[in-house]
Amino acid sequence: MMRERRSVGRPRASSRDTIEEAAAELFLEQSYAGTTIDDITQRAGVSRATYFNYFDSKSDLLWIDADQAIERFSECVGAGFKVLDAIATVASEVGSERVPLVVAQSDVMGTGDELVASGFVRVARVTTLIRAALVAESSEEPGSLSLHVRANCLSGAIIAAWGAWIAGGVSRRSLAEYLNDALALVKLEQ
Amino acid sequence: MMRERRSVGRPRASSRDTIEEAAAELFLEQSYAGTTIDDITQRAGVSRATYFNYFDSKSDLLWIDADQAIERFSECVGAGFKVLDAIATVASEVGSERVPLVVAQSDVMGTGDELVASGFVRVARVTTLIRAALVAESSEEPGSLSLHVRANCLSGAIIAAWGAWIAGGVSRRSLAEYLNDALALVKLEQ
DNA sequence: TCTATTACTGCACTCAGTACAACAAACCGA
DNA sequence: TCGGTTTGTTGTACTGAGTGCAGTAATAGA
Repeated sequence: MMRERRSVGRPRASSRDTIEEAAAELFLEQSYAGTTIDDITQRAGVSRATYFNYFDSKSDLLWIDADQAIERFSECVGAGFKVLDAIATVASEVGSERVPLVVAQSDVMGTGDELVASGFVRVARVTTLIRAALVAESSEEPGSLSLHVRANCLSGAIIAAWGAWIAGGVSRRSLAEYLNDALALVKLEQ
Repeated sequence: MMRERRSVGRPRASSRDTIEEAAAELFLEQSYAGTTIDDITQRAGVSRATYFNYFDSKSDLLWIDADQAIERFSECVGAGFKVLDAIATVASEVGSERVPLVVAQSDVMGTGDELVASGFVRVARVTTLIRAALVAESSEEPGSLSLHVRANCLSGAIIAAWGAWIAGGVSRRSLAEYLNDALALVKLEQ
């Protein structure tokens, strides 16, 4: 990802947005796999080095929206929210205005290994956050098996809900609704 | 992965084993990240092209043992085993003779993104298999949310058990024991 | 105007992964 | 024994992601 700034030094150009837009266009025209980072930076009118100033990898572009949500989730957890509250909060803030790039591309590419793999990096982050929240709110031992199982089930439910939300077309029902259904299936307490 | 052979044509040299051994040695000496495919093939006395004849990627080497287990799991599911039976069967066959490479390396590398990502490719495969088995054994709709949630919880439990097994040192308790504990926490039926 | 700080660029490099043509070793049927 | 077929192995050339770094540009503040 790579965010935040300081108010000293040369101010940023609009590079980040320009890059995102160029990428979105090109992914539509040529698909993710068919687009190189050079293509993107060229269209954005920016150097390749600048790309890596803003993103850590090519696949980061697919997950911009998800990463924002995760960032938000992280803040909630850090602020002491209970897991289910944090999930509900973030979900309520996720709109359906924009189709995440990863979705458009999974249609085109299928679920190839690269896409799947880059997705798990996010899953892993979420799961880690859930564990932290569970430890804070319950009497779960930090390294215990049951903590891991519970956290994995929760993130499993989130993934399932997210997948269903995507599969159904993001504007049919809200993510929050899918999450309600999914989390109800996971008997958390006992 | 890439396996199986036919009895026609030039017979295989012992390339595969040689490569695995060379890799195991080098990973110990220089770590996974510090070892290139060239290093490996050079020590194995084999060409680079041959490497990709046997493995699809560098990270495949880390997951040799896991991939074998998944292959077995796939067979069980294909043979009509119920999910829990398939899991139990595979688990009972997993020995603790050898420390999987991915474990040794996660000590050294921490859980870097590459390792995490390559791991999820496996998780995704397992989850897909679980879904297939659930569809076959229950009255679950192929694309339903509850199917996905249940499958994700099960694979979440498996991952947790696997992680605990690794973390505790593979020879302290058997994988099957950890799996029992983990799966008990997932109230599958309702 | 000088300085510190940050944004941006250019360039050279490493390495994973792909593609493909050529060669080697086995088997088979004639 | 001789081609022909099949499959394993090699060499080579290529693409493209990601890294490292030195150098330059633009700003704020002293």
